[in-house]
Amino acid sequence: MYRIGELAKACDINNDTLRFYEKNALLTPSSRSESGYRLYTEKDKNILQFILRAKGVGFTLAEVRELLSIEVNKADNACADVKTLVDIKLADVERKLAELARFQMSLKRLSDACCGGKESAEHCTILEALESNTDNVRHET
Amino acid sequence: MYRIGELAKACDINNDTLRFYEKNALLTPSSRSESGYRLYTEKDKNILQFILRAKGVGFTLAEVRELLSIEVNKADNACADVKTLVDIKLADVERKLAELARFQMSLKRLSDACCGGKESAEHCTILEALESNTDNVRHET
DNA sequence: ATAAACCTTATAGCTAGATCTTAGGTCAAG
DNA sequence: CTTGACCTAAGATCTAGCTATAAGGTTTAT
Ligand SMILES: [Zn+2]
Ligand SMILES: [Zn+2]
Ligand SMILES: [Zn+2]
Ligand SMILES: [Zn+2]
Repeated sequence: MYRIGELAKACDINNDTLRFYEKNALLTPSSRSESGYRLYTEKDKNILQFILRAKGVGFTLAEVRELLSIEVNKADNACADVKTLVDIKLADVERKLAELARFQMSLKRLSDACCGGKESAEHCTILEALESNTDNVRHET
Repeated sequence: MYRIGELAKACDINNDTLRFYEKNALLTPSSRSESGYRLYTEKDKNILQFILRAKGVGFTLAEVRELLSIEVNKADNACADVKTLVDIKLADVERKLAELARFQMSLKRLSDACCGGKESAEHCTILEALESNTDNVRHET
């Protein structure tokens, strides 16, 4: 049995995070002490680690909650259900990746065109590009 | 002169967003009508478009504010100042890209290993991987 | 016995970027 | 002259995932 601080330390998270997970129906301690302290079992710890791993591959807490509801009742769910969650997340991640890649390209182009020197920014192509409605970035001469 | 709704429509944003930008020192209309309505000039519109373009390449509003403070006073700033902002942002974007790429890899591995079939999730390697503390995903047989 | 460390609940605050609500005042058309 | 679109200010609400505070009770070690 772990008390909240012990489990938090063991899993390198904050006590408050455990209370937050409880309030948000992700992990409820199996029991309480006479004085009301939360008591977590090894099984609870495994669930917490499941949560942390799922977070670690990019799932939001809401998505983790869905995964958990399958996990605790595997027999009534199919591989398809699990894979669907993963594939939706994967598509989501890939959409974000594409957006960030666009940001990266634009920023690179802006950076490359600018001399980065100490003289006045009046000739700066970065500002110029942000002022105009074109995608072209002129190179500073 | 544009009233708030006209400018918002012309730039495809919400009226509230313009009020929000004003409150957050990004864009203050050049004048007000007798009855207190905001009146935006063409110059204001250009500033708004600057803001929207900067947002479009990934800058946060706080960063846009910095860019604007250079933009309105180019002579007192150097190319180096502008380029630094862009390069910091670029590094930030690349850090996020790396994290998402890790997510993508993990999710792909999980997805590829799962049969996605209609039978019980009791043998699902996705759940198995999230339960265990290994990075290895066993392929379903 | 007392101090430190730990725990409890409930509630508020944080970031970011809006969006919505309330309770009105203004303006143009029919 | 009234309807409906538009505008005002100030403040609340939303998402996400915590983090902090207040005011108190419990445990453990010395
Ligand atoms: Zn230059
Ligand atoms: Zn430059
Ligand atoms: Zn399967
Ligand atoms: Zn499976």
